[in-house]
Amino acid sequence: MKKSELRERILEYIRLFFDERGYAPTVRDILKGCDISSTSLVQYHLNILEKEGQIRRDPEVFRSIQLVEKDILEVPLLGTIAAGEPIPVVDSDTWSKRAEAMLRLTTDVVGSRGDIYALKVKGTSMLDALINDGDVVIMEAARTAEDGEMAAVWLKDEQEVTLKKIYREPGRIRLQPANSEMKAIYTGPENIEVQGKVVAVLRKLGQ
Amino acid sequence: MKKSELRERILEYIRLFFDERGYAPTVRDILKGCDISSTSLVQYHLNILEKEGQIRRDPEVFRSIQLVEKDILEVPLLGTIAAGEPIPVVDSDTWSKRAEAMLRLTTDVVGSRGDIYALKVKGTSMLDALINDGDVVIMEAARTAEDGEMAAVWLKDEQEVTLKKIYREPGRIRLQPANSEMKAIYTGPENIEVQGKVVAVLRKLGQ
DNA sequence: TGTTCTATAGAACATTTGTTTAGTATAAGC
DNA sequence: GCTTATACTAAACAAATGTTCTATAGAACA
Repeated sequence: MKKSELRERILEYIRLFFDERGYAPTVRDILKGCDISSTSLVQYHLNILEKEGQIRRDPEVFRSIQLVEKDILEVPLLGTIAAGEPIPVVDSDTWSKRAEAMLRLTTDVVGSRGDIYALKVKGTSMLDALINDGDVVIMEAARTAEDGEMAAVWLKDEQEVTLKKIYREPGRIRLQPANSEMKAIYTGPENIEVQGKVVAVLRKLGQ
Repeated sequence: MKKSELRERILEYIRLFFDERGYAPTVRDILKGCDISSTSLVQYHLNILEKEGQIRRDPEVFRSIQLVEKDILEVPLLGTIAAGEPIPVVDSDTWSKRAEAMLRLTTDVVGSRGDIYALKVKGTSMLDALINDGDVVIMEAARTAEDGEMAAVWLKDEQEVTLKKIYREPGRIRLQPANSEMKAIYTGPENIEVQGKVVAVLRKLGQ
């Protein structure tokens, strides 16, 4: 994917045009906007941009240029999370089907990873993670977590989910609450099951 | 704004079309999509929808129909909030100028009110509001708050900001932490100054 | 009963706009 | 020096599409 000064300019122009007007520019808009003197030169570069995967177009459809950007993600709200219940199992089927609602969130909130879902917190059992009844946790599907990552951990003996930072220590696992004033919990590696990583916490107040 | 079954259908069709294809339908797309038999009937209803303020179009521009919806808001991150400092004063000048960054957030997160800004929390003084160091609070500019609303309150004597639910009681003000396990604070009405309402709390983990 | 408003149909018009074809200039590769 | 790839020009075609004009039918209204 070599860069060409003009091609970059065209891309930027499309972005600006869309931001300002809410719809895509035509070939001739780009021509004027970028001081190009031939429509076929615009086509030429648009074809390359399309091959590079930077834009998408529908043939013969006017103003159908789209920047290929994943800016808003539709995040399915898949259920609730509460101390006494494992969190819902997430597979590709559950994904769109069983969603109670779709949250539209920007990558500013969730970053740009895949397999994201949301759970509504039921009860106050997660106050030590600074998470309140009614908060929404944004999760990433995962069966493991790196040291220091905040994860939803199922404690087998206790039959409980908890949201904690996970640290592997010799012979045991340390589960550290987000609230630094609270004490860590220790348990055996065989007693835990990571059910997902916490990507973000969202609390909406009022209204 | 009377409703017409067909007009509602057209509006819904535009929404769906845009969702699926990423650009607006033409008059003739709507014609086919809504089983209408004349382009001028489509125009007729589009004109009404435009007068009603439901859509916007640029004359003679193909595929320029846009739904008038405020779906994404650009929320300025205006600074930090910490126990010992009043929160930044927000006026129309500060707004876009002094913004350290712009958060693009959906109305799913912030609702659809005006004068929204964001502050990054510094320190752990707001743990009792279940708000951690590094969290982002989304604020609505306000000098007053209704009973029960979560607000940023400046305590004059203590020279401190705190985020609490505010309740007026005879002769005093009750400031209730979000964490129901914590005790309320009481102070005189003359000792507090509401500096804004808390609209949402956002915690991003990892990455 | 005549008038006005809303909803609809059909057709024709004039642009706007994606696409194509043919060709030139320049630098790189061999 | 010949070939090839890249960057670009010019002109024209055909389709897609916004717009407009005329006309009809029923409901509401006075």
